[in-house]
Amino acid sequence: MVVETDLSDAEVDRIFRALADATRRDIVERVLTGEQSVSALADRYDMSFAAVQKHVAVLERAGLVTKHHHGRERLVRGNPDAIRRVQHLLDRYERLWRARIDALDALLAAPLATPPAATPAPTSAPTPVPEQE
Amino acid sequence: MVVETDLSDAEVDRIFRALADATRRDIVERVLTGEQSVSALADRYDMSFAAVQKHVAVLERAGLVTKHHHGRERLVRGNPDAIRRVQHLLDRYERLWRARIDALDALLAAPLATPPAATPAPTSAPTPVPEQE
DNA sequence: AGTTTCTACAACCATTTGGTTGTACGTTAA
DNA sequence: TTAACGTACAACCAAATGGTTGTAGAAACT
Repeated sequence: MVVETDLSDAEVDRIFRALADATRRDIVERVLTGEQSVSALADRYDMSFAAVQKHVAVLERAGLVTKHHHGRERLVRGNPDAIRRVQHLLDRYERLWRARIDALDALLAAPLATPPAATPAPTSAPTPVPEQE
Repeated sequence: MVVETDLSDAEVDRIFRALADATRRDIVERVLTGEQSVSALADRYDMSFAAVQKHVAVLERAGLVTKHHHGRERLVRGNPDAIRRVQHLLDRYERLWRARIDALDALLAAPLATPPAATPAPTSAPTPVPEQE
């Protein structure tokens, strides 16, 4: 079962938007290495607790992190699935580009002999990890 | 020949920000398949020419596309290098996550010597499916 | 010539973003 | 019980976004 859930445009928007901030990317790195409380995260950055709280909320809405209760703390944990989804998206872009290059190569190779790859083989994509669910 | 140029935070910001819009992602797809003029792109979307022009400018500032002259037209072409750079970034995130899973696995593999409660590992995460590599 | 096409850019507007401070509430510790 | 800690949330503000219209220049087509 491919996780390649066809993400809606809005979901992809939220994911990329969430990653478009250095503080948030740093938070993602930290909570992928190990979960941390919001206040522990806030201590790391030169901004108010509320600001960090908002950043975590943006990441949570994008599905990049999850929060769960632990006493009076909220532990933040990274969600690797979302990251893989973005990778799949980018893989798709790269395949599109390769197809274009292949087409150009075919044009250049065509005039004399038969094109080396008349079949529209999509450049044998890296096979996006058929992880089951 | 690894391009792996270290991107500054601001550059990564611009790249993710540029991808955080469905219209811009669509433009990237189109110009990766084949270069197109700005007006040809603008015809595709239900917005003004100037709006599409701005989107292209955002992509250009992020390095995701390049523009070059062709008569009175400006042809927009996708830049696969930038896409690979983002993939490298995401690869790094995924490696970080894997390192964390490996550490948890190591803890679980040595259950007799050290009691699991002795470690400060909080709430022993449900181990999100350690698909082997 | 004159006109159309493609592009650039400024000015403007509504909404969102990223930050702040302040208040309130549940949980832990004295 | 009281105090301290960790969090949530509202209100506010400056700046950036994403759209618009309008004006203007350069290239191509009568």
